[in-house]
Amino acid sequence: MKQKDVKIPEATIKRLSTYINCLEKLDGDGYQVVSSDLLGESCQVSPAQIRKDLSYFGEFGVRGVGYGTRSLAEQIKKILGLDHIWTTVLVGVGHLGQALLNFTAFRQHGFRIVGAFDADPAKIGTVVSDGVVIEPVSALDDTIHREQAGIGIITVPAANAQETADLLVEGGITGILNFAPIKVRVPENITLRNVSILSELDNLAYLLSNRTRRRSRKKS
Amino acid sequence: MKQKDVKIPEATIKRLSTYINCLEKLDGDGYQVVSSDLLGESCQVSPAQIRKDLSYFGEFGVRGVGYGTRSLAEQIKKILGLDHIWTTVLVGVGHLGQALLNFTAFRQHGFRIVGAFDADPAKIGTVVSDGVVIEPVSALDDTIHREQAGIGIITVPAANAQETADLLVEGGITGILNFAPIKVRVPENITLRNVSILSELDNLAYLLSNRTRRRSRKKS
DNA sequence: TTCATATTGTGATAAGAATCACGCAACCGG
DNA sequence: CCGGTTGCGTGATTCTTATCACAATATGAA
Repeated sequence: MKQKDVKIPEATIKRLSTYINCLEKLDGDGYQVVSSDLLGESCQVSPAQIRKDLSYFGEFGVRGVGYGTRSLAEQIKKILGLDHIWTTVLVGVGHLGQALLNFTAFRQHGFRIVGAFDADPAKIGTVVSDGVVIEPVSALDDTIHREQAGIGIITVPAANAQETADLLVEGGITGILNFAPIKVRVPENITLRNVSILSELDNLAYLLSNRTRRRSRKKS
Repeated sequence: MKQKDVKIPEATIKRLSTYINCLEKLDGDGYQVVSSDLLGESCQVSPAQIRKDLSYFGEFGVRGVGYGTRSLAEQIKKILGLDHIWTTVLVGVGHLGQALLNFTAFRQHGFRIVGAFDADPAKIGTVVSDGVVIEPVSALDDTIHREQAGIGIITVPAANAQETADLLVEGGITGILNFAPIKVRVPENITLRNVSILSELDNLAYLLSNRTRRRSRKKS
């Protein structure tokens, strides 16, 4: 087994996340062992790609046999850092925030939302999910410290995204997931991901507008 | 030179979408002309990257001067196919669906949601946004035809995502944006984008897990 | 006009990611 | 325990994307 410390393609990380989902589905379907062929079929990735992705991190399969379904899922979770609880706060309890608070898959992947914050005084005190009550943004700092939260999710309107990011950083958060449709800026030492839902739709529009091109060929 | 026959990188399309946002911001800030340097600064992309991205589609700037802020935004919108209305339906009016229905940026980019559908009988008839009333899923086919809808957005639970996709395809939709956390399958001639919010968080977890800490190697 | 300056557009090059192809390990039936 | 078959792991190869560097072109001043 070799643990390389070469740079891992971001695309690989993205795929690993989907492998987990597919593996859990296949596990539910009764497959105790899966081949890269079967897994690839299930999540629409080439078998070689899967093996290559995994090879960045070690050897998880058995030649001539395949991968243990459950065990591979566990291994990938460990690779992604999903083998422990990520304590998370969420700022901006609009519909999107509410949607994320209720998103069970988050919990299943180890993300526990311990605080929900909103600027609207009328919302303060409302119970949003199991035991989480909406707090004013002014309480952000306290809660982050008390709960030792490491991740912050931004679901406020674009206009307030940057100030929210600043508050999270100030509070001691080290990772931020930003859903507001502008790119926020954070210090070097903070890990940030901007998620642009709008650009996904834009992308779809582009694809639809230019569909004259031939689809990529499939392997036979 | 006009649009070449070359394949455009998907990453380029994604960036074009963000350029629009940045250009509109800069326009609001009073810049009538922007250089690739300024735009790059604003949206955190290298100037060369911007020029290269644009060069796939033509020449939009003036050497020694820069780009007209408004006009470049317009041009990019045209490239992405955002220069006309995309008639859209949305299935699954949970919190996420509701969030998208209220998302003003969608409308600004030309996406008009003309129908909202849900399987829950209790929700039928509720007004969700300007004049849109929640309809039963059984009405999907009719509405798609009547409104000539081209795009379908899936915001139903994972368990119902595939059947929803099938219904959309059956109804005559040509493009689908799927937010359910499983990859749905559609016929060749349908354009599909799967958006995985979960994988964004997973990705963040990975980045956080591997920031300063070098992976310890195990001896077997 | 001509020079100095700004900034685009793009071919060449480098970096990065996906695919291929094959060695090799594990299982199975006889 | 032997030969056939399956299917992983990975170096080599191909394909894709990003970066670089500079010629080309516009502006403004003298």
